[in-house]
Amino acid sequence: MTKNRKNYHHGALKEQLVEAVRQLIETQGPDGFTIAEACRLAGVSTAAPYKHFRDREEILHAVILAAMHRMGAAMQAAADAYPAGDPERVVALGRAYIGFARAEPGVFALMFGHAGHHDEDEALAEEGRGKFAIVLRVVAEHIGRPPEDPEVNARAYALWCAVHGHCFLALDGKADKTEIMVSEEEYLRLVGRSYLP
Amino acid sequence: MTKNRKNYHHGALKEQLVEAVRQLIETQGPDGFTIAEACRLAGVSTAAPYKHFRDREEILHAVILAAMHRMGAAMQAAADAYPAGDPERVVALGRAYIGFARAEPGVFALMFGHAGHHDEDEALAEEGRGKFAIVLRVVAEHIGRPPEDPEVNARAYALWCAVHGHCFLALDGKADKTEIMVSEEEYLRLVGRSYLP
DNA sequence: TTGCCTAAGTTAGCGCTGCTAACATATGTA
DNA sequence: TACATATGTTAGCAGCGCTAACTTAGGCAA
Repeated sequence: MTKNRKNYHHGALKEQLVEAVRQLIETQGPDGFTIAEACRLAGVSTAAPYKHFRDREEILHAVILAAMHRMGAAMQAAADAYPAGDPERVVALGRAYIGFARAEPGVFALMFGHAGHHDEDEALAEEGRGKFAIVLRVVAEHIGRPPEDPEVNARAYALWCAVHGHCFLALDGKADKTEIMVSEEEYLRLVGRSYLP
Repeated sequence: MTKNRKNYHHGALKEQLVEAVRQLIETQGPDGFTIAEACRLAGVSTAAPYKHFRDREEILHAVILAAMHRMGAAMQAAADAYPAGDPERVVALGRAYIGFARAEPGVFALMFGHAGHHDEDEALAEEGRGKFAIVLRVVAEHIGRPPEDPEVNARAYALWCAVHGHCFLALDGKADKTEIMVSEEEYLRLVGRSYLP
């Protein structure tokens, strides 16, 4: 059963395990997966992961860190697609954030769902700060003030909260099934208009 | 070990199990608890819960539903504490929401952290609609329009998102440890000012 | 080339979990 | 008072995370 591969050594088990866990999280939900199942997907015994990771928590950590990276790249790409000052730029940034949440709802929930969990880990905290720095820069260039300005800080944070909150409610189906909202596009523009006059 | 109680029958096991699970979620986190541990807390065998609940999922469901109830009551109380039209009213509503998230971060994460999970359950969906109805009413009375007005709907949703998003970022420590934000009170007023001019 | 050191797999097994089946006891009602 | 039912028990199963001890393959020095 576990001998679908010809080599005794797997070769890229670490990366493949992270990917298997990511897939399982998306299909089974953030809690409905086991690393034993991921082992079966990767075609190794259930003891193999412990040559690469300390425990289950460390595997999850790797999954989350990789997801943070992808999300940050998507946000950066969205910001780069528009010139500084273009009002469409902040909307695109929000779309990228929401787009990631929709594309990978499982890991998104994992990234932000477990309260007080990231600040203890420096790598994750750094990744989070990097993402906020993107928002800060876009807002700063939009209203023509330095990123260190408290006003920029406050508005960038408000923007983040607005988009982040919408993601959770949207993923919960609260914005889809009930007719609470009109349209996501309209929402993003309302938010932009409200915080960046 | 399991004989700390004198009666063979426990009497109020169902309620006590829900409470035990709630406590464990708060102390161990949303994932770090087991129903076996809750049984030990309640002083019964690990098979006892299944006379009252179908499975673990149904226990969690009961915990979440009860939490939704408490949260709704807190929001209603906040809304009732100020007269219609008072600008302080919407700030108080936000404070109540955030207050619950801070008081019970574990169950709060559980309530909203697991994407696409509530809309399948009618009781939870109804509870969620009730909470949004409170926000709708407060916003409607604030800007002097009927609750059915799409404008009221859009602003109420935006308010919810802003507060909800802040809760998650605040619980993650992103708003506390880094100096991203100035103050929660200021944030609430900025949000109110932006959406309810 | 040979021979070892180490990285990266394996199997076996421990304790714990969620859950079920079968049995025991208390409670309410006829 | 008898008994049906609700609510507890113990025993036990399969699956999980994780460890220990063993095995295999690859890389490097002599």
